[in-house]
Amino acid sequence: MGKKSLETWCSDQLHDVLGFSDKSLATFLVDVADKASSVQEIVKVFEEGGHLQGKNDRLVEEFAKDLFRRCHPSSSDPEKKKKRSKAPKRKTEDVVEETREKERVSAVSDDTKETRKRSRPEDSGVNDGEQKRSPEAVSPPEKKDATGEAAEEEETEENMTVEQLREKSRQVYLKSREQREVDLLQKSLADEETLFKGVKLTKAEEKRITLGKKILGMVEEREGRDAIQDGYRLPDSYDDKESKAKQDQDKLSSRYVEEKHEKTEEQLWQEAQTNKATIVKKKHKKDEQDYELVFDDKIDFVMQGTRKGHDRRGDRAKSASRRRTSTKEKEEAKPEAPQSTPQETEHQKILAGRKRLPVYPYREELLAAVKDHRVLILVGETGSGKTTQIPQFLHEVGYSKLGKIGCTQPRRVAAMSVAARVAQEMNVTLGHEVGYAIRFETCTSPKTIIQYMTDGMLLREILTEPDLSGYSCIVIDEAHERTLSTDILLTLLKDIVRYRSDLKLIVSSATLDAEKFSTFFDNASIFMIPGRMFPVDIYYTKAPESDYVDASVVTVLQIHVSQPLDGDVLVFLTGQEEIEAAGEILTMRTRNLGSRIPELIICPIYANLPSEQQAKIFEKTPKGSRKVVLATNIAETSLTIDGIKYVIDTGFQKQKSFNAKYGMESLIVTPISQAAANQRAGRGGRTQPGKCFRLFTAWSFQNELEPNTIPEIARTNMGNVVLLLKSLGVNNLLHFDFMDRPPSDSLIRALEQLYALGALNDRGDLTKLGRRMAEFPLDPMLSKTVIVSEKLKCMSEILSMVAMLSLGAGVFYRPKDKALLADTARMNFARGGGGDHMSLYRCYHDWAQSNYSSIWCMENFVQLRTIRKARDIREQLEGLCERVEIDPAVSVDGEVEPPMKAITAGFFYNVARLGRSGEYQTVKQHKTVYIHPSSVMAKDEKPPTWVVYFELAFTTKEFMRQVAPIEPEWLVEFAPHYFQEIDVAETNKKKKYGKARSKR
DNA sequence: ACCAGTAGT
Repeated sequence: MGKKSLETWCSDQLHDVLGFSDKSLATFLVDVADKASSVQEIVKVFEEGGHLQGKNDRLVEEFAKDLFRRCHPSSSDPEKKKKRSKAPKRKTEDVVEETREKERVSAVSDDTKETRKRSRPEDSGVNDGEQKRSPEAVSPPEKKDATGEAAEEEETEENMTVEQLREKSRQVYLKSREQREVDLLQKSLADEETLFKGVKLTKAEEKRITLGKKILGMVEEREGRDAIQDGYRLPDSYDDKESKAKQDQDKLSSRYVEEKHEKTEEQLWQEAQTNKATIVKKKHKKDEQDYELVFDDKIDFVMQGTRKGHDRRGDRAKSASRRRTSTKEKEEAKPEAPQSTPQETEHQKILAGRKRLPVYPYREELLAAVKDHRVLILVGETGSGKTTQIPQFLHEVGYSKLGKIGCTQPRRVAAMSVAARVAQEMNVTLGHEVGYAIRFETCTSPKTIIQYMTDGMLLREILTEPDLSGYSCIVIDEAHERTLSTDILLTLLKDIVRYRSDLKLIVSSATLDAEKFSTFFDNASIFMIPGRMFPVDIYYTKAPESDYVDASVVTVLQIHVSQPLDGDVLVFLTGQEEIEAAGEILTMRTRNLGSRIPELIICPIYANLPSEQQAKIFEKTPKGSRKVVLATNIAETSLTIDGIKYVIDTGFQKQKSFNAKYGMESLIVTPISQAAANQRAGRGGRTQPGKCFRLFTAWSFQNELEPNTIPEIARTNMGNVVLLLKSLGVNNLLHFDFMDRPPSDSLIRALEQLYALGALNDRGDLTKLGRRMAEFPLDPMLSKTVIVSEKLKCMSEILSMVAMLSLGAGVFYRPKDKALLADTARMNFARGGGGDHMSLYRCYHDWAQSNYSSIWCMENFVQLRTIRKARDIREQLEGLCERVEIDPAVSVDGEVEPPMKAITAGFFYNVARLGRSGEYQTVKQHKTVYIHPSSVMAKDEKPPTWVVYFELAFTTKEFMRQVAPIEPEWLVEFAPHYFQEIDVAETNKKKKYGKARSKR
């Protein structure tokens, strides 16, 4: 083997062993191997050079052996060897000493080794500092060559000891590393000048640039000096007027002092780098040192564990993953299929695809288990094909003759897409034998035998058909997600199964929860089916990260620079704001790096993002670039993006919590659970083995994260659910067999509220009014409002208002650059009084008048998608009204008083009175609350004494959202059991006189 | 003088 190919081979091997390649190192090592008399010597040189610390010994040894073997049978010619000989001794010592010092302070090299020690050897993780800092373009070690030539004359390599070789190894390595750093710095500064020429710089930026220049200056200075020392020493008498030489001369004479100074500077510089990863006030640091981000702003990860994969052949998408999934499955099926003849029909191909699903071999076993047990817990891991196959299996053996087979999904899209897929597999038209039922869109027929639906839909169905007599089997899919509806369904079904012995119930869940489900269903049997997932390596940070947004950006860049361009990156953040911030920083930083890195396409994704922009995440990543998706937990379960290989998990999410005492909601950034973290990691292993970088420590994963997310039922307002349960005849709610009990507070509040609204009588039984209210898929207070509005003849207004209210926020779009225009448009709806409630009504009304125009929406800063949902809700409510024999078209033509009276009748529980210092106090709990600044009432000069609010939200303060003024008399009129004339009058008086009295 | 994670009937 020629020397050249030996070097190439060595370089390749280095990549496997070290995680990075370095040509000069390879050349050097070949020389070392040439001279070495034993394998062990190579290993030693290698180790001492600082390349290998922490690497797997076995691998290293194998590599060394191999190298040794390859070198020795064919002794190489001495001419070539000469090239790579040792530098002058003095120089070596200098560099070695200096660099040892450097290593002690440098986070980069030391921590990298530290990390390696704990990483798997075959892993070429992002924590490989060298690779990260050495994009191929940036390592021209010219200096080294010069050194080599200078050395050539002095010594022949025959005289070199192994000891010297080690020094040399270390020197080469450190030198090239230093060179790369300097190079990057130079380019960064050059970028700065070209890109931001003429742009006014902030102080921090200025400081940063000055610092960078200073460092460069120092390096140059030293290099000049080194050159002199290395090559030849200037005679003392040599006195040139040329300033450069003179300066160098001066430096020489004052070397000691200078060097000391220089070292201190350098130490400071490096200390700053070291601290960067861990220091608490990271943000400020970041501002100062943006330019070094790729190699200094580094986060150290430790690999610990792998999320195991199954069946590496390919991934079968999670059943919860919609339409895309099904199309994907189809595509996927083709290459896997045994070479299909052209005659083979599309349908035959699909059938062949079915047989390859992991669930297929378990068919008979599973059906036997279903036959023997009424309730079966199914652990079907992601990609097993359970969602599409199990209902078909049940149908094939005849369960469909006894009744429909129902399968619930937590999400609408899932229900639709899975149904479509199954219809295709069964070769029937969607909506005939196979159908789906979701709100606003039921696609079934009397022929339907397999019906997919949302869990909420089945819950509503139980209301009309309490024993589910039309069904022979029910499959509750994705039960581990523990949605509110799933939880309620499970309890109800547990009961139904008891007296309907012919009903089969299959509860499908992820591994972790299977035991819990089994226990809940009186130790039901568990049936396991493996899935198809690729393994995902899990990395943790060595130290906690204080600023996870910044840390995630740094990690993205680390991955982007150090990992092959073979997979996209998915980052989990908590919300829109963070996603935008991270996006901006990323754009900035990648721009600073210019063309030295491949293109990075940044795609934000969150539910409120306009659909066109959402579509961007599904676009295929162009060659030579990488996509980074910044997502909320929407990407955790709700949508699946192909091509993701790297997942960055900040470990946080926003979670709603409900304070039953005040009926107040808050959205808080909370640490995720272990289960959620694993779910997120799994997102990286869908199409290929992946890597997940967790921006928290392994310790905190074990000790600080809850094993499971607190189920929704424990965090939500139960008003709706309690009304539903009451109308199903569940009398003793406190003894209802919840899988996880909601806080009693929250149940009691719901009962209290329903009693106050008149939906329950004093014995806790459902009243006639309550029964009517339960018909509406709305919060009890809204249902009450709708029912009352019949008498007030303002159905039309209230239906629009209710539809808009139940959307929550997000109707009004407020871009930062046009905030003023948006506000003006919004205030337009407020003209004519009636606060936010009437504004919402007028908004909907005007839109309807414009013939549901999208241009109208743009002009008025209204989100089309959201208001369209309001239209859907309104139309559904209309339909329900007709069923309860209420005419939904009755209107008062936008008059304010009647609809506001109806709102008062429903929301008297949510009334606040103006206090002395301009703050409001809730009537019930006397809690001080404020009008939310987004309200049209926020800027009113004369705040009304009495207001009604739609909801209470705690953010920075206790805010009332959607506020409207009311007359206290209405309270007495519509909630006489709650307010008496005297209350209203007295409180008024109290307020007036109380103020005066308290001053005296 | 705020700032909305996701899903569902």
